[in-house]
Amino acid sequence: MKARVQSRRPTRRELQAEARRRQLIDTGLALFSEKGWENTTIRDLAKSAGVAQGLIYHYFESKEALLMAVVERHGFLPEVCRVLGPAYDRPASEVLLEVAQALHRLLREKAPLVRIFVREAHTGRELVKGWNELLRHGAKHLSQYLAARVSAGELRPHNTEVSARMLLHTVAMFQLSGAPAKYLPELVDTLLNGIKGPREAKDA
Amino acid sequence: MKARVQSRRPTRRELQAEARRRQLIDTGLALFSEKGWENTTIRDLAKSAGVAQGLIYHYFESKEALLMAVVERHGFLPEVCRVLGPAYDRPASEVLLEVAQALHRLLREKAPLVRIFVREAHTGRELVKGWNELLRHGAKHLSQYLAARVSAGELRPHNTEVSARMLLHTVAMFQLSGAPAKYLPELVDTLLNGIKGPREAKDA
Amino acid sequence: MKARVQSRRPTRRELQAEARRRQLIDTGLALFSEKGWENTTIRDLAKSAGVAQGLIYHYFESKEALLMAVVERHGFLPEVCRVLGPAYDRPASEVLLEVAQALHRLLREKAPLVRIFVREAHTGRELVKGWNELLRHGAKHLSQYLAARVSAGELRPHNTEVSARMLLHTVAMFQLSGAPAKYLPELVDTLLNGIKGPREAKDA
Amino acid sequence: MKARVQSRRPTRRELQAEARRRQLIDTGLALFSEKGWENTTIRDLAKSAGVAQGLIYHYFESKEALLMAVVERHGFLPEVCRVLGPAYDRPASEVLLEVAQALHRLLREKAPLVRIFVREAHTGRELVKGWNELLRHGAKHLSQYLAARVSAGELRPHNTEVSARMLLHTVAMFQLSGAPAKYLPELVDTLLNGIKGPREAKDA
DNA sequence: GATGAATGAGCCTTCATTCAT
DNA sequence: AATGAATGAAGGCTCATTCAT
Repeated sequence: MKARVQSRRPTRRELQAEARRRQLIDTGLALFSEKGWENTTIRDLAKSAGVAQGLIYHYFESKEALLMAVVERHGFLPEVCRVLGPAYDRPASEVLLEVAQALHRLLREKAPLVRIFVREAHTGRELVKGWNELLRHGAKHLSQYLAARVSAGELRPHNTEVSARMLLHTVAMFQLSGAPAKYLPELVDTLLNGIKGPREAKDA
Repeated sequence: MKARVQSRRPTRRELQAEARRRQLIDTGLALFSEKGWENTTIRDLAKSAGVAQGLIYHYFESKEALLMAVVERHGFLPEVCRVLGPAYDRPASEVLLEVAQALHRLLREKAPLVRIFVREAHTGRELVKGWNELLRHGAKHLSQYLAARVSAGELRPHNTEVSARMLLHTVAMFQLSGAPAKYLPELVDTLLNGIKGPREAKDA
Repeated sequence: MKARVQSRRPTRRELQAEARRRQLIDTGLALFSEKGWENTTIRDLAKSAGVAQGLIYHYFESKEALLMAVVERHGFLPEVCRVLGPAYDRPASEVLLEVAQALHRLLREKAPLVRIFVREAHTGRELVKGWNELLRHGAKHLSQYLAARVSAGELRPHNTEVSARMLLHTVAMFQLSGAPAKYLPELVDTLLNGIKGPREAKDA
Repeated sequence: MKARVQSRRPTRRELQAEARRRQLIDTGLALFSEKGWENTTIRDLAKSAGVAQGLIYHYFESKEALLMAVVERHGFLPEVCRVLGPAYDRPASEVLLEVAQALHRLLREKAPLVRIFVREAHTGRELVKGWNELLRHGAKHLSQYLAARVSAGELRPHNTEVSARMLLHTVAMFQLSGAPAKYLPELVDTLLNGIKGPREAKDA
């Protein structure tokens, strides 16, 4: 704590403590993601980390606090915003695939935390707020970008919230169901061009 | 059980037993959906049903068996198949909106069971198989219909699995996030026509 | 429960359950009195009663609820009131010794509960209210009786609250410190006659 | 320690250590008196004293040892003896009120330690011996003084142990129940003169 | 068919104490 | 002298499940 406020060089013990803290958080991430938070016992955590049960309470106030610490350290809302907040003057035909692929990759990298979020999404725990925030931000950012491209004349006028959700939800479900990334170009193509045949498309 | 196999007239006792069984299943549906299966105790169930705890074990082997019975009775895979397996010779421009709306309505009607599925989807329990089955069947049926419409020349050739999933997942997420049905036409329209502007659409 | 509301004959099981409840309360009385409530574990109680730990929670909501049940069943406020509310027209020279002896005997009989009260008196628990009530009632009753005897001319005018407390506290402390009952007559005699020598007593 | 035995000039370090020791004892007195010994954790003590938990074990063998140290430093048996061992040749009519008032004041000043004694009096700990010692000494001293006054002819012959306890216990309970000092003269008056009316008193 | 008393394993958390630094 | 990380043994309580009635 002090070490961060005053820019004093941290002692070896402080470093060790911080390492232990990280270790416990990572153990939490692994076990929570594997078995769910509710099905992970303090015993599991302690055994898996190779420490006594009591030590966990030296670093975290409760089992729930550990969960929050896991989310805080491994959270990825900033990355989601970066991924979904693309340059507004680049064409959607380029950007959307990049967005889809970046999101797909991000979700895969953060798969353990995503699993935790999905599992705990219903518990009404504080944690859920961050998750919903994340979902709403993502949809909003992409939707605004699409609206900008409509204004720029690249895209036809339409409800961009709907199209944004089509992309996000489908990518997310692809990831959750383990579908490979190779379908992403087809997904973006379908979103851009629709599925109607050429004759009908011209008529519309 | 016997009463249904052999078409013998069921005794009054058998009728009462069947009614009890149904009552317990419905109580299970309500409580599991409200608080989650893991957070529902046998005591809760018994109290809510107005019976003794022991009686539940007279009708079901375990708490998990009750969950399976709930899923079995209130499952809706047939309905999903019916909804998603439309007449192959009707045009997608008519059918897809019907499908989207029917699915939206079905998910709303079956909301309690859906909630259970979503919550328990991760537990690796037997139950999950049914859920995945349902998802796969749904996507497959719709995908095959779309392929038929491609063959019929109504839709352009494309990966119909992807487009089928775009529809299903987006409708499902709409339902889960509480979005109203009024967006469904725009969803279908976007899927059919894409979001590109007319000039680019012609270029493509 | 029903058995008490409707005057139906209780079944054997109900009787057994009531017996078990009493047994647990008596076990609680014994252990709480011996080691104190805080130092008595659920394990102790269960082992001493020869039942599983969980059973205690079948009969009582919590360890504290068991304590309250003990107090409720073995409480003795009514008896205290009876002992300390003597016939107002009998002379103090007879009554006070009877009161002292009755109180001494009562405290000895109820020694286990008294010990519990004394130990828990400081915890600010709900329980304490009953105890204080008891003390206040006792002092008040006796004080009023003494005032009546002053009016009757038997006792000289004085602060009867003080003299009531002198009797009660001294008897109580005698009991707590294990002093035998044989000192009680001397106690009452001293209270009635004071300790001044005859000459000074006449001067006063 | 050495510093006190050998009258060598204590080093700065020794002085600091002694100060620390006193600080910890005073912290112990405050917390033990406020929340009780059993409900005070080492963590509480360390936090309240602004030191690390481990340091407490540098100065005291155990939590119980700290309690004993508190009692040792803040004990007041000598003062009690002084208060209760009055000049044997002064009349009780003067002395007893002084004794009652001095005891009342002493108990109020030492209230924190008294609270500790009262709370821990039942635990069968070593500590209790000191407490009982104190009680016995007090009663004995006062009793002997009263006996001397009997011999001197000021007081009538009676069991002076009983009258001594009447005074002590009542004063103590007055203090514990928060009664104000203004009742003390009436208490002493009642003890000296009894509560019988003049006619009966003469008859006796 | 129905009851609810009884079980026993397990959960989260607390805390006095030790010890390497 | 001082720190605080680490331990390990309980402690109160919950709950799915069994079984005698």
